[in-house]
Amino acid sequence: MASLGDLERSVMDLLWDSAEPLTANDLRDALAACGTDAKELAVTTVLTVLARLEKKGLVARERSTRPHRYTASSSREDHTVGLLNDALGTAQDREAVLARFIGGISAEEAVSLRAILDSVKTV
Amino acid sequence: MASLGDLERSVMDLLWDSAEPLTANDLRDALAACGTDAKELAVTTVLTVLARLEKKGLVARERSTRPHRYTASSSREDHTVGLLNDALGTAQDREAVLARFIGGISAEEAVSLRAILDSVKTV
DNA sequence: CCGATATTTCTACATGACGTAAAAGTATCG
DNA sequence: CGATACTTTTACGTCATGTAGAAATATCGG
Repeated sequence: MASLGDLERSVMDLLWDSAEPLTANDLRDALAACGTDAKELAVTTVLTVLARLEKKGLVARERSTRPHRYTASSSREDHTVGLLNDALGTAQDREAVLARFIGGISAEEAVSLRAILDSVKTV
Repeated sequence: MASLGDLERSVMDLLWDSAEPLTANDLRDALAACGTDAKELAVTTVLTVLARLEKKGLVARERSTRPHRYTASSSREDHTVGLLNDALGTAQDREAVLARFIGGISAEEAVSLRAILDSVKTV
């Protein structure tokens, strides 16, 4: 899978958080506003990044409307799960890794994890 | 954390699988042998990669012995756990991700996961 | 239908990571 | 001490990414 650069990441975050599709200008404005970055990017820069994200299959674009509108093609969670599986894919003994991973999570999360496992089992 | 290139990855795999520290020559030979690569790398190439891995904190080198000897500074599992946490770190709602992730693992793994969780809880 | 304006595509460049290795420097052994 | 082994330095090509100007294209008001 493709890991994201900083700007790509910011754009994806905005797209993931938006219910509506966004235009390049929307994104440029949002990028300027968010964080303490305050750096006004050129729209072409945003468009370049969007094109790359589209090529990576992470965003879909509506070419029908004139200012093209972009949406994330999968949810943030799905993307993160993909990353998790990528990381795990390189491991031979998944169980050892999972054991160590779970050893490091908080007690609360352990509880909810257990709940999740229960529901999976029921199915 | 630092993700690894292909050669870096191969070198780490060899170091992780070796009980003994390895020299650059050991690694070059092992790389030539392993897989269907069959490409004889220059020792300097291996040394460069080792230096980079050392800078990344992934390998430690014994400078006392004359052919320096290299070891992985952490286990493969720890490294993978690090990757998992990196991936999860970018997620706001860890639980949603974990839920979806667990939904995708095999039934067997779900069972062993449950066992792991139990042992964690006991502690 | 035309020109001004908005939008997109093309092209370009800098930087950094990575694979790759020759050249040069340094230690070691006989 | 000289040959040999090993390490460090330097270097180059490629690819991903941030960044954006130039050029092409569409759209809107008149």
